[in-house]
Amino acid sequence: MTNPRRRDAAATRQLLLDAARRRFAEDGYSATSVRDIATDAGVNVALISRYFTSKEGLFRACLRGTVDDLKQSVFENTTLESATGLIAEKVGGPHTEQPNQLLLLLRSSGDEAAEQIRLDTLGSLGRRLAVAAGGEPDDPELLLRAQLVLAAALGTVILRAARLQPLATAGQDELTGCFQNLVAALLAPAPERTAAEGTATEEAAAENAGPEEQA
Amino acid sequence: MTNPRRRDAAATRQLLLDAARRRFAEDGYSATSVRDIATDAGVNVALISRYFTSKEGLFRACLRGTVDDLKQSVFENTTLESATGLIAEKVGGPHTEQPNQLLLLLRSSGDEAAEQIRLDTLGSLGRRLAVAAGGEPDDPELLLRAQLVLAAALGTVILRAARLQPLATAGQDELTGCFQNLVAALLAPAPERTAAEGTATEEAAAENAGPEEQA
DNA sequence: TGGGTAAGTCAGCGATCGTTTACTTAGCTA
DNA sequence: TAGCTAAGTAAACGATCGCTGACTTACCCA
Repeated sequence: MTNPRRRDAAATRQLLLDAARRRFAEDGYSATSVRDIATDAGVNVALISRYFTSKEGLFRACLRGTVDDLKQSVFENTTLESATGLIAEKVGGPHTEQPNQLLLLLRSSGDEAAEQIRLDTLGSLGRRLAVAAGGEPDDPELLLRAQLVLAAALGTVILRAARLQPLATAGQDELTGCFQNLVAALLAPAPERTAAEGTATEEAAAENAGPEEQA
Repeated sequence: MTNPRRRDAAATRQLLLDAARRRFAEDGYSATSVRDIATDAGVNVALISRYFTSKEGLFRACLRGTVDDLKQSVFENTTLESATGLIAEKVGGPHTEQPNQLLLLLRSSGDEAAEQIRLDTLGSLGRRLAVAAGGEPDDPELLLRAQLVLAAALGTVILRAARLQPLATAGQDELTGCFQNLVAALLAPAPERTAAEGTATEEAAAENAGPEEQA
C-alpha cells in the first residue's frame, strides 16, 4: 500500500473541500455547521479557519471549484446538440459520489462575494447557451429563453434532490429526450415560435453588463 | 379611523404568519431566526412558541397556507391552456406584496412532517398537470414530463429570486409565451414529439414500466 | 540525530440560537 | 366598576454557533 503522509496540508484541505461541498449542496449553507464539515472530513474544526479563513471562505472555495469544473465542461460543448447533452448529463448523470454540484449554484450564503460569483456564473451559462443556439449573447429575447432552459435544468436538479418520483430516479437517457424537446421548443434556430407575445423587452437588456467569463 | 383592538390573538397570529412566510421564502428556514420574524411582525418572540409551539410549527403553518392557496388555484384550472396560464401567473405575476410563495415549496426545514407536505404537494401538482394534458396521472412517462414542466416553473422562480437578468424582470406576458412553447413541447396531447431527435428514446421508455406511487 | 517548523489538537471565548418561565396589562363580563 | 382571564412582555435558560490562541506532535533537513 502507499504510505500516505499522516500530515499533508493539501490532502487535508481537499478532505475539507469535499466534505463541505457535499454538505453545502445537500443541506444548504446556514444549515451546515463547521463542526459537521470537520467531522465528516475527519479533521479538526480549527483547520477550517486556518485553511479557508472562515466558513464563508470555505463556501467560496467550494463555489470556485464547481464553477471551474462547470466552465471547463461548457468550454468543450459549443454546439446546441452537445450543450443539450451536457445539460442532461449534469442534471441526470450518476451522482453516486457527491450530490449534484449544480445545487451549489443555488445555495445562498448571504456573503456578497459568493453571491456575485453565483450570479456571474449563471449569467455566463445563459449567454453560452444563447451563442450555442446560434444567436447573439446580448439578444434579450434569446437570452431570456436560454435562461429558461437553465431554469428547467436547475429546477430538475432541485426536484431530484427532493426525491420527487418518478423524476428523481429517471435515467439520463430519458432526461436527454425531454431536454431535447425542451431546447428545440425554446431555442430552435429557425424562429418558428412566434406564438403569442407582444411586449417590449428592451429595457431589461441594458442593465446586464456584468463581468464576463474567463478561462 | 377604525379602532383596532390592541390585543387580538388572531390578528397577531396572522402578522407572524405573514412575516414568517416572507422570511422563510426569501432567506430559507435555517437562515431565519425567530427573533427576525418577531421583529418584522412587531410582536414579542415568545408569542411564536405560544401560537405555533415552535419554529418548526410556524414553518408548517406557513407551508399549509401556501399549499392551500395553490390547491385552490389549481382546482380552478383544469385545462392545459388555463394551467399554463396559471403557471405563468404564479411564476411571473407581480409579487410586490410577498416574495413568490412557490419558493416556500423548495425550502427545507429538516422537519420530517414539513418535508412530507412538500413532497405530497409537488407530486399532486405533477399529477394534476398530467391530467390536464389529457393523460392518466399514473402514466410514468407523462408524469415525468409534467414534473419537468414543474421543474422549469420552479427553477424560473428561483432564478428570478436570485435576480438573474433579464429573467428576473421579464414580464408575465413574455413568460407566458415561453411557457406555452415549453408545455407544447413536453405535454402536447398529440404524441408528435418523437420527431426532432436522432438518438434513441425508445429503450428508455421500456425500463420505466414499474408501478408508480399512489395518489 | 537533534532542532526547527509546519500540521494538527484542545479548550474555551463571546454571540446568538430556540425556548421557557414568571410577570404585567388590556379588555370583556358579571 | 371590580375582577378574572386572555394577550402580551421581559429576562434568562442551556445549547450551539463561528472562531481564536496556546499548546502538542510529526516530519524534513542540516
